[in-house]
Amino acid sequence: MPREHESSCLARKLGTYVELSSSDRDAIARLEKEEMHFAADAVVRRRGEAIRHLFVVKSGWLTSHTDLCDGRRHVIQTYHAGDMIGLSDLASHRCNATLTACAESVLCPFPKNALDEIVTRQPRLSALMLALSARDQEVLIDLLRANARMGARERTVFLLLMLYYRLRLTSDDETGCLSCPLNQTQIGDMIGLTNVSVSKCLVDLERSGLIARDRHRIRLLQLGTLERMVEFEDRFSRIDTTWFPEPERAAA
Amino acid sequence: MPREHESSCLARKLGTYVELSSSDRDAIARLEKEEMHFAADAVVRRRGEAIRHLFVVKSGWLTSHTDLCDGRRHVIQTYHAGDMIGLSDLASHRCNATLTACAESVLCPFPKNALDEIVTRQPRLSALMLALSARDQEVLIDLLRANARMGARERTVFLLLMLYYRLRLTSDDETGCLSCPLNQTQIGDMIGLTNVSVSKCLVDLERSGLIARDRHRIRLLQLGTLERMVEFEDRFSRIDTTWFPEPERAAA
DNA sequence: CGCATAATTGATGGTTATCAAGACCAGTGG
DNA sequence: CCACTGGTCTTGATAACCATCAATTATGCG
Repeated sequence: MPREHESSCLARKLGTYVELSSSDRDAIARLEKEEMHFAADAVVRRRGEAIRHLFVVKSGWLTSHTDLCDGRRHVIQTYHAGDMIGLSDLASHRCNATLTACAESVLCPFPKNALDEIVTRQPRLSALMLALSARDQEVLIDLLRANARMGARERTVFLLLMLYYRLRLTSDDETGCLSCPLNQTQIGDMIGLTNVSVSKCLVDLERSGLIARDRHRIRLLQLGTLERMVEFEDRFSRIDTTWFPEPERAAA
Repeated sequence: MPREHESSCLARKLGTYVELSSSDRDAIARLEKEEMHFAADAVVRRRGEAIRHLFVVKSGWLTSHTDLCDGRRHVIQTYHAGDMIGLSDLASHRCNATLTACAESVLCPFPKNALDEIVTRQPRLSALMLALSARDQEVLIDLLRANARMGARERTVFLLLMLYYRLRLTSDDETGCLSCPLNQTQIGDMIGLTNVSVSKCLVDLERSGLIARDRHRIRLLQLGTLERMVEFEDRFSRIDTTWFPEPERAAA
């Protein structure tokens, strides 16, 4: 269990939630056999394509989005090192969203039916995937609440907090500092605003002393205040694993 | 496999997606041993409470919602016969939303760690639950898109379509008829509108000949037109089960 | 330096919230 | 049968908020 010099970033991320057995680790390693490299702005897969595989993110930044018929865009989610892409597509035959690399990225593709093996042989991993899928739902619900019931300023704050806590899992930052390659149009497309409104909100937040900016880095100066502003809850640093099956005793 | 005179409505609903083995059926039956009855407007559980169990809905109509600090409300989801409540809370120790019966309802509670057994012994059910969780995500994503990028009229149409297809699973209606106990305030709380706007949109849709209303019944007169209006996709009638593990051969 | 992309700023208009008043409806009790 | 009541729905007037448009400035890159 050499968690520090872990080769797989998926195992590292999952390992923050539960103790992984060596057979769990083997199963995870099998998901990461292959590697695909993508340049910034490369499209990994398009909405409507048949789903060939799921991905583990080894490094990089990706987003998934759909385009509306009137030309506007809805950015659904961002993905980062250690994330699994495609849990939300498990029920579909076709991709529901276009997946794009916003920065140079490395992905490990694995076929959908590799999950078959996990579901039959690795009960703890199955439980973990269910829990992660539930966590993703919680995040979507929070976003939905922000979109449906908050003004532009609060929605912007909400997104910054979400990105911050999401990235903190791998970045280990404690200072409220956040590095975000998304431009303001993309940010707006995540929270139902135009690039113009996002700009105005960010300028305003900066003038209010709540955030500071330098290029693509944003620093959240008063985390507590910001969190109270939008009733934010961190969904990322912990999940409930108490209901998981016992780890297997055997196997070294 | 007497699917017609099925005693469990969960088994009936799940059975529309996959063939269930008798041991799957036993496992499902174990989830439905207990029954709790709730009157209309009864609160089943409140946001912030410890999660004692998940529920299978035997009959009725329920909603989950959160209240914002400014008094506004966000209605997240509706639940109906055969639905499983709590998949989105699996990652949390505490309830993220208040669950209310909008109509007289019967629920079967089962403890969170009953999933332990499913995950270790029933690979096909585990796969199915993962797929259902993914489906719930898709629905949330669709809702998010509607909230973030559509106007009031389109959002209203979207919600009606979603409710229609969701209910059609159990109601077998083909005529576009939809019976909805939610008042316009609750409808608005699902799509980020006020009761006033909902009223205006419904009146407008009715005048345009797209829907007809009679008390709590709404009839969608031009399903195709309405669907095209919001690029609607039915997430309920089918899910991808091709990646599921083979059903066990043994056991009668 | 020069170009393309991104961010900022201000003016204007559309959409929806808000507020308030009235209509409708079902149930209750006189 | 009718008046009363509480809830829901409808309608119109006003205001807040954000989108849209357009012009300018800043930033990044060859």
